[in-house]
Amino acid sequence: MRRSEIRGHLLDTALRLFNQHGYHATGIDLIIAEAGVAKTTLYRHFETKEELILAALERRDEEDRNAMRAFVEQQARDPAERLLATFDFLEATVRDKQFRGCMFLSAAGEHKDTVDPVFRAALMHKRLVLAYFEELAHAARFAEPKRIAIEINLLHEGAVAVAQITRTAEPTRQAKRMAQQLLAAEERLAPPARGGDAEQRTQAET
Amino acid sequence: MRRSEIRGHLLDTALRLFNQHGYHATGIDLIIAEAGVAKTTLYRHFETKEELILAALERRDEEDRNAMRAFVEQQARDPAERLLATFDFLEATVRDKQFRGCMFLSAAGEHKDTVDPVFRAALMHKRLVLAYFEELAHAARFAEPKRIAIEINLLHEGAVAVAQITRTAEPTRQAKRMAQQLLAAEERLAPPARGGDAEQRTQAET
DNA sequence: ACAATATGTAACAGATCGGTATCGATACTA
DNA sequence: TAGTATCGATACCGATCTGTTACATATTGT
Repeated sequence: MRRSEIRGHLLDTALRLFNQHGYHATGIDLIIAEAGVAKTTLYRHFETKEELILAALERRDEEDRNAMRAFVEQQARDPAERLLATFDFLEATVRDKQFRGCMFLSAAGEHKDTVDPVFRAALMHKRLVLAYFEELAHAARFAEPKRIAIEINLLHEGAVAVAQITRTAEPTRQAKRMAQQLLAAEERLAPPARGGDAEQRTQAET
Repeated sequence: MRRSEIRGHLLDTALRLFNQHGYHATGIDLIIAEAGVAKTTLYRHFETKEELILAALERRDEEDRNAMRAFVEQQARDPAERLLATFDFLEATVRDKQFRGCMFLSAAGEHKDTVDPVFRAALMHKRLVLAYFEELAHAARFAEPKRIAIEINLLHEGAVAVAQITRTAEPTRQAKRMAQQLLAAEERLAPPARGGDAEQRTQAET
């Protein structure tokens, strides 16, 4: 294996094991065994286990949000429809056989102290996801994009939490229906003056 | 300390520490030190740590559901209002300074294998809570009590998950507002024929 | 009061934890 | 091709993990 690939391979392996067994239950020895790497090598890339966890979460944070953006933007053009499409993305991730719950919520659950760097990494991820929802809600011209984003986020967290226990994808569809119903009753600002690009105006019936 | 109280005291201590640090991160030595009890004593009451966890979750399950029932039934008489009052109970638990997330979701997050007894204990708790919601939804004469219960449950899980990260009680109020809005649009069956006891009929306008 | 039972103390066991040191082999670079 | 940095393998470290053993002491039911 080329030197430049080792770090990424270690992160991928660690992420898989953290997802499968949790953070405390996954020992360094297991990670290096699964990665096929010597312990010295791991500790040349990461000073401590905590640093490995943080790097892994950082990687996962970017992967997740990029994947959601890509999925959602390819799924719909209208921002309001994109807000709903985030639930389809959620359904896809939950359907994965390897799904065992949100890695960030689990990380926060195993590092409950709010000053713990792992907790803060999880918090940061959730903030960024919320910011994306708010960006979509703003683009969809909802009168209160912040509140809409918080509501969508709450439905996401609920769906994932229930899915973690039931191990079915149904909660994500349920959450989408609830989001549809809630958004349909929401006030929207007037569409902007017709600009240069012809923007599709598929507005939800109220 | 009297012999008959030791088991309960151990469970309380273990629950407090599990909530504070998590399950894997809480060692037996810490539990016995905090409980002021010898290690031999603990192992005469519980054969393994897993058995201690299971007994602790069982205790907490009953405590939680009894507390919710008591709170909700004292808070409102109308079943529909009681469904909403469950969010007030949630808010009270989240406001507790010791709140660090749902112990059952955390337990499932640290024991992700669906055949793990700890996971199954968490699953059982969630099923019983859902059954209570369904009981209330049925009493409130909603046309689809099962679906209503699932929706309420999803809002609960979302609120607790967000509260675990943000460490604020706001998500529980948000979830209650969402529940109010969703329930207001729901079909209700006709009230039953006037029976013996005068039942209050505070029906939500549709 | 007596006998049975449960307790505290403390040492111990074997395994595993995160992390380090040594060293020979291998790969990249000048 | 010589030098340098990283690799894998392995042994090791002290700490901590769950769980056990032995024995003296306290509490309990009869």
